[in-house]
Amino acid sequence: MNKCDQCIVRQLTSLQALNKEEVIKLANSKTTYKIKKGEAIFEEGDVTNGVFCVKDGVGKLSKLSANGKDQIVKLVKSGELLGQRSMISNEPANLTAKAVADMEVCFIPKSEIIGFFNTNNQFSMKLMQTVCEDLKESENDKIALVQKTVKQRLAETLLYLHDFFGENEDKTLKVQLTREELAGMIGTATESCIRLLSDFNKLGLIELTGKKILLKDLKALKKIAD
Amino acid sequence: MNKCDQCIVRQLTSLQALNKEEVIKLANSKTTYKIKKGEAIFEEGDVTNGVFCVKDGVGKLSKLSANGKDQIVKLVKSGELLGQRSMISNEPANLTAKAVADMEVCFIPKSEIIGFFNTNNQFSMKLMQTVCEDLKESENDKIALVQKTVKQRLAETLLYLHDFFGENEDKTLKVQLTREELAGMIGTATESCIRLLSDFNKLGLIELTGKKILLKDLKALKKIAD
DNA sequence: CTATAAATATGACATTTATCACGTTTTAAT
DNA sequence: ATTAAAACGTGATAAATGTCATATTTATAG
Repeated sequence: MNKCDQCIVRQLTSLQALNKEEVIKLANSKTTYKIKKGEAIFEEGDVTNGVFCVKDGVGKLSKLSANGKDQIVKLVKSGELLGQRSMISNEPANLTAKAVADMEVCFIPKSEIIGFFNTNNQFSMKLMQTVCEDLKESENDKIALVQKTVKQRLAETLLYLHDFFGENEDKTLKVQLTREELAGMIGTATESCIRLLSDFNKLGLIELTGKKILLKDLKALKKIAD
Repeated sequence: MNKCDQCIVRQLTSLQALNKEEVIKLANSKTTYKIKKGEAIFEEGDVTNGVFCVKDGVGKLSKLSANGKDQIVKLVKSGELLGQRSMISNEPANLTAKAVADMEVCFIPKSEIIGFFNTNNQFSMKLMQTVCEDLKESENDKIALVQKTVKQRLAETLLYLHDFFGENEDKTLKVQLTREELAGMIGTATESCIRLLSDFNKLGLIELTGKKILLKDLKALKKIAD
């Protein structure tokens, strides 16, 4: 039986501030789910009433626009919490969470989290810091969106994916996003994204083999991104 | 002597969760400043070690880009707190805060805030919710930046300024931003901003009298913004 | 395995937006 | 009041990016 104690999510999030007793409470209240690639964990407008721990897989938080495009706000990977913001604000989800690769998640009810928040200062401080971290990142993204060209943002995003998810044995990026998803991350049209990837390929900065992307010249990509 | 109790900032922020005793502590530890239009409260990279209460005036949080443009991330007005994020994250300021109109602010040292955070659950929850609110707003801005045209964003921003700051007796917008600042808010070139304002004027949606902007057709602006 | 749909790719073109150049108006300092 | 600087405004043009059409490749269901 999994007691949450050794879980990667516990090791990497505000949950690390919980004591033994609290972890046991946590283990008893959680529910585990499996989510297949493409399926939603929750959708914009859903009242989630708790948070999701990502034990395995990759998810995306996105918002559908009027013109049918899906803007990706954030990717989440194993070891992260999901849905904290709307739980704290007491609001329906502002974004849709979907699996980009098969996921395993645990659901922790709101009452549990609020309990920890009220009785464990270290926990509340950590949680707060996480949200602040997200805010900082979001603000910086916002600035990048305005101040950088699509080409710069693509380079930046490729480097981010490399840093954040790492590479396979063949050095290709571990996360497999469709071109459409990648376009959704950098905020551009799918065709523009494909075209620029193709340019980067021709320039020898990356190598495209089917859906796999290999970053060949990190230095040059960094130079473009700045 | 101002005891903070009746201060607008206290009424509108997490500080409302403080009890009498705490407010007295607050009043004794705060320092009051006046900041002239154009002057900085803090700059990117500064270690602020506390938060600023905006008692009066208008401020902007912005970041300078490589090409010298100033992207405005957020405007703050009387009754808001400033610099919470970096204080909580224990990081230097990520943005520069400057006065757009003459300001009066109080500085509250970090130790004080952390004290309240640790001993007053209602306070910490409120503070958390504020940061969450900022995060939601930032994410939505981010999406708007990508999914909307400059024209849409200008209409949206004018409506926002109208809602957020209200109007003078002559119905013109109460905040006076330069065209450059307005451009910085919507993330475009100053010239593009001026051109579009001029278009809106010709179409009868707004009326420009010197620096004053009057929104004549809110409905039409809303339609453009969506 | 085959049929069908989805994803990728590329060209042609339209649109949006930025940039540069310049003149005018307003603001602020002396 | 005068002058310098800053803000505003507009045209011409270039650059970036989006859109549409269509072909090809790849993935997926049955």
